[in-house]
Amino acid sequence: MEQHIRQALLKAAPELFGCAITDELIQFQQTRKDVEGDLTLVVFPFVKLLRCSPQAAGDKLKTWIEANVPGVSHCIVINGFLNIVLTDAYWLEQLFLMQAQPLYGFAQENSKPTVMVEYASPNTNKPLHLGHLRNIFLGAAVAEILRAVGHKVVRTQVINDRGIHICKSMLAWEKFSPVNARGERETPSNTGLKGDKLVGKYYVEFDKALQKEAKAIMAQWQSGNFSDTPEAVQQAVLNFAQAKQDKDEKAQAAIDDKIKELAKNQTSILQEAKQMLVKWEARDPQVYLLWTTMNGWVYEGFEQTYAQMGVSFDKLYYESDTFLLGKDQVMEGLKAGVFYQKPDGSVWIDLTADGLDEKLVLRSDGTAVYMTQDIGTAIDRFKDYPDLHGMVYTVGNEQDYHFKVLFLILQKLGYTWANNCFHLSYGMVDLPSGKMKSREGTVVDADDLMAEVIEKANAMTQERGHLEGLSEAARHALYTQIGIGGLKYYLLKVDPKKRMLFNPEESIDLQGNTGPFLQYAHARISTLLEKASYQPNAIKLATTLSPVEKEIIKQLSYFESALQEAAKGYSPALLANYTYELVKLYNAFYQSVKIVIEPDQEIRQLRLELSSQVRQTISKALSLLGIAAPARM
RNA sequence: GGUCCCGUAGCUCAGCUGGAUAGAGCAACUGCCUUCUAAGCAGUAGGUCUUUGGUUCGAAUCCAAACGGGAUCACCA
Repeated sequence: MEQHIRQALLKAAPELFGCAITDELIQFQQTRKDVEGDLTLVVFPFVKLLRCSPQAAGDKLKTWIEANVPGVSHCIVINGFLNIVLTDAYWLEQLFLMQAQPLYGFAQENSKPTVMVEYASPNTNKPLHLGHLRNIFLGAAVAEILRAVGHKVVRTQVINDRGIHICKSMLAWEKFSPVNARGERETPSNTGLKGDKLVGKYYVEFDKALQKEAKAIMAQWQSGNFSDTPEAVQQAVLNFAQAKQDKDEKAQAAIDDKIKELAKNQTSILQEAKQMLVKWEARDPQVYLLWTTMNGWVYEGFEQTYAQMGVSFDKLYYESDTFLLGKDQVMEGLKAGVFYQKPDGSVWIDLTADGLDEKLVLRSDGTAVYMTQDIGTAIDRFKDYPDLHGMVYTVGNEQDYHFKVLFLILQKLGYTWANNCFHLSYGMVDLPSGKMKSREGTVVDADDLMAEVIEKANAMTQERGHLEGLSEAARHALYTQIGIGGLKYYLLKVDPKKRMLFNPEESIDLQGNTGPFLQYAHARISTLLEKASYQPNAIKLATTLSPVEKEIIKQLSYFESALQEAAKGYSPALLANYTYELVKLYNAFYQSVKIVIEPDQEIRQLRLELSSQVRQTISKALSLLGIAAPARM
């Protein structure tokens, strides 16, 4: 309708205003809830053009629109706004149009270029936690939304399966894992631990040992004993100690950290881990075997977690496969003059001309860093998918700088697709107690959290659900749908780029703006339609609509634009909020009128059609968010 | 210190490209199940949109500065 009026006005401008007008002059907005109208045209822009008062300009537009635009009932001019009231017949027609297309709001499949969406991408040394949940739910939802607006989508993750962090777990396991009676060290099968949890445990063990050894070294330094310390390090420590004087507390703490860093570097255990990494890059058979085994454990654990989350991937990338390509690229870039080499052999890029710093892309010992791998992975992906148009990286906002640099490097290496790479940057998830810190044990484990919300859904559903006749398995599935659905909605309803607070109690809430609220509406309509033995059927266009009914159709008709906005802004939150508004409207309607038991057949049918379309829309929106829509609960 | 992000009700958040009297949920209080699922609905109360300037017919929204919070500036990933 907006488009209609817009076109009509543009065409009629010469006769109406005496001159042609530009598109931006015509501004539509949603009409305020408390005044009559379905669509509002802002009159102010026309005031200057017509050189008259807002009221007069409004009147002029009103007369013209009422006479020339079909579907318009009448217009009201208030305070410089022209509120357009559309006819009930127009709205009924909209409802039929939606009913006639089950995929209303969705674009045609594969009508837009291929996009790869990366999410999850965990390290293989730690189990998944709350931060990963936001990442994964967000990425998975964005992938679905992009698909719905017509893109071909490849869901992917890159698995950080190499690097010093893996070696730490491997080393700790070799050193500290107890041996049982059969001479075996701990494995997932002989401990019953999930693989990722077991490996994570040894990562922590490593850190403990490292801290302990570093502490001892610092104590030595404190007492002036530098017998085992290289000259250069000794000098650095003494310099830091010197610098510490006459500094404020904060600066002193920062210097202490630096000294600690030096001490850590002197520990034998870290040296061993570094040697292991070098061996790994040289494909030492023993190290490789251990690496394969322990990573295998982690993957198995992650698989379970992903299954519980209800997410999946189309294609996996392993950094162990792409880092060599990254190194090659760096060498080529070096030849081409994009990078430069320092005397110690390390390779850098100078981005000072772009307002950024110098950035390391290859270590002096020739091993790869994070950036090296990411360069390789990106190029690998565009090789694998020749029709790939762009990438979306779902990664936390603490890496804003990293991605800025990455995209810039790819551009400088001459890859034009770098312009279509987007960093879907999201804010951290805070706890009421503050930031999650692994050292302080405040990390919320993904598996534990999911188990908790399912348990809560279980308890609540037992208490107030309608479960008669459901099998034990079906009930359990329902608890999972509600628990996980609630968790997803909780994490997705907030604007991704904003930092958010995770309140454990609210996250399993069922009332208000929550996942179960939407699911409940869906279930209620489902059983309602079943009881009514609903069959789609045409309604006379002469049927009149109540204000709520009209509001609901209006909101239903916004689905497409809500979806478009969500895709454009990579923001599932927009879709979540849209759906919440729709459900609130419908609930008010549901409570205030009779539907199944409405005696007037024409009205009954209209209300059923309306309910059916609301259910459809909730179901579509929830599925885009990765949330199940149960038929009863 | 440089760069980037954020600041809306007691709490958690909406508020799209500037538009009418700034909205929800939670928490608090009042009502509504002998009619289709009350995980619901109707209502009361709660605001200097951090502050100060600027642009504009019009600013929570755009610009600048200040204040407050966070991230980042590693041969970590």
